[in-house]
Amino acid sequence: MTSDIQERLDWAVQTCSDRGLRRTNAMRHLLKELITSKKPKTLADLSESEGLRDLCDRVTVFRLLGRLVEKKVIRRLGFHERAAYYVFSYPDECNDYLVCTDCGKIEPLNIACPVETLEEEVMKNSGFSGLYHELEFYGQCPACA
Amino acid sequence: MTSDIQERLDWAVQTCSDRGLRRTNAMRHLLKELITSKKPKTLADLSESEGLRDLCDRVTVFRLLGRLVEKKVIRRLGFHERAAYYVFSYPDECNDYLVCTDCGKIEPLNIACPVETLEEEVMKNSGFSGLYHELEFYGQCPACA
DNA sequence: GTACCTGCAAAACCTTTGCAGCATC
DNA sequence: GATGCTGCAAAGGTTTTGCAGGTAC
Repeated sequence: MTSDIQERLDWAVQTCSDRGLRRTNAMRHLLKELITSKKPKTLADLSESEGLRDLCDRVTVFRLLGRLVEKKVIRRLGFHERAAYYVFSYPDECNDYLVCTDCGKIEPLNIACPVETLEEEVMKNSGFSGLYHELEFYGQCPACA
Repeated sequence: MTSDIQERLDWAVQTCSDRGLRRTNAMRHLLKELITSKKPKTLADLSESEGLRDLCDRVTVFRLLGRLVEKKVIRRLGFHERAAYYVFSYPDECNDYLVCTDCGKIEPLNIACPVETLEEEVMKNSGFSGLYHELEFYGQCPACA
């Protein structure tokens, strides 16, 4: 649904602006790239994507990613590859992944995440604030078996 | 309990040997270091630890870690730091962590992990085999707040 | 004796920073 | 006009590889 994408993009740009960032072209295109993508992307993926390749430098994308993570509009994932992965983070949406330990393929999981109730418990017991979680399953995919 | 550590060390060395690795001194000390440690450690942590510092080169530890991961005796964690973390992995033990997004402090979580039942379901639906999971909570620790 | 493991050195790779010029607010 | 953003260049740090020699089996 295009309208859904547009809605998310508008929300993201507005939120960034509210939190002190400038509305630049690079920002709009980077957010669009992430929102459109079904899978987490690396800095290399993003800076070489069609939408950004000729628009701005890789370092600009790098710094922009950092600002967007800081403003909690996107999320940085700690997968096992050497490069960091980034994914759009819509409020209260939980993204879990299934990763192949051989070929590195990443599949989003659409499951009822049982961790959310735990989050509150952990928050109470630990004193940590602003909690979110990251859940990944690793294994060998059928193609690699 | 020292006997518990010894038991794990024996299991680990034996398992490595069964899976084709040679019983080297570096292997024994690296495993001991990981088994004794309560927290995940980086390559730098390990190669500079008292047990390994004067025993072998950093590159040897690096290659050894790779072999141990491959033989499924230890596990590599994809935290958010630049360096990879490694942790001893005893069969059927699940290790979840609480990580501070500001200072990077890592705390092991001793909670009943609700994900284990999901693992089978994911395995069935996806066709992936040899599944395990990684669960981390991120937030701001009391000291950083 | 053979196959694997180790050390040293160096390459490869991704991330991060400095600084002068430009765009947004 | 002030502040933040961008590009280019270069540094920083971790991971990875080559090769000759040593070690476990």
